[in-house]
Amino acid sequence: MEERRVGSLRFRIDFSQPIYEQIVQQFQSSVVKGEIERGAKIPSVRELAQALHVTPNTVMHAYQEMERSGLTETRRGQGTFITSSQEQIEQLRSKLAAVAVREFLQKMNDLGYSGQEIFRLIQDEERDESL
Amino acid sequence: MEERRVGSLRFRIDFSQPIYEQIVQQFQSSVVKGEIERGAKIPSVRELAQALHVTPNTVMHAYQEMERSGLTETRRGQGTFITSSQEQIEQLRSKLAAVAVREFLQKMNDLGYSGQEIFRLIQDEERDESL
DNA sequence: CAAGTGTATCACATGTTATGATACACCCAT
DNA sequence: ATGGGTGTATCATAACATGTGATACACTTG
Repeated sequence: MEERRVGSLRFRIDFSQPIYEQIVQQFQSSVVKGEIERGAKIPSVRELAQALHVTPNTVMHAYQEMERSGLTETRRGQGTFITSSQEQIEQLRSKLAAVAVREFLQKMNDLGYSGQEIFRLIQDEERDESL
Repeated sequence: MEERRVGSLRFRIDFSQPIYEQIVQQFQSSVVKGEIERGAKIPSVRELAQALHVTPNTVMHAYQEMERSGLTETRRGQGTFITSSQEQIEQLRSKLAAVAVREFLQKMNDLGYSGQEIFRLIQDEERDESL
């Protein structure tokens, strides 16, 4: 609902999903789209927690997931940094996309939609978005 | 994991999602694909609960969601029936598909994928599936 | 050493999911 | 009318996920 800023980053947090998931997704998106540079330092746990009006524990949860997935590297005492490996980032992007595609097609298949129909629905939706 | 049968119906329940959600989805899929006829009576709460090795409350939860969405009509003392309205079914199918498409495109957009790339990924995935 | 990092661990609260049990309300065939 | 099969409501209980708030510890840098 509301947009919070911290440094050059912008965050929107709502109640539709766990907060730590939203934090992860927004970092993923920012990195993958090149809005955050490789190797860049991201806000400290405490700093981001304060900016988002959230407990450090919640941010910590997000940061640990990000490290597990290879999106970030954390250095105790120094901070948390976006991975400097372009390959890591591309792999993560591909993997997330592959999962999304697979789940989507599974869902559409359960609803009995064929490839043709799926393409048509996507085109219709994209047409709507571009208004 | 395991497949459970009750009458002519088949159910697979795993631990990836809430049980009641899986029940709803599998009825949705069966109805939308015509594997269950319109107006057909589905198993009683107690019967399905026993077949799935689950509490009646859990099945009840699923059945109430199914009625809320218009998929079924429940008649106290008689049982639960798939809606006899073809229009209802088609509306539900369209609505579920529209939601799936919208969420998918949102996710892909967050990952920075364009329409062209999305189509290509879908085609690749469908090619794999048809092996 | 001090300040700023990440990390770990409590206690606590809330909401969701699920179990298990009991009771009630309703419909239909006998 | 009664009995058996329906859906429905409610309660207690438990496990888990999510989030808050607080405290303490470990590490790095200046």
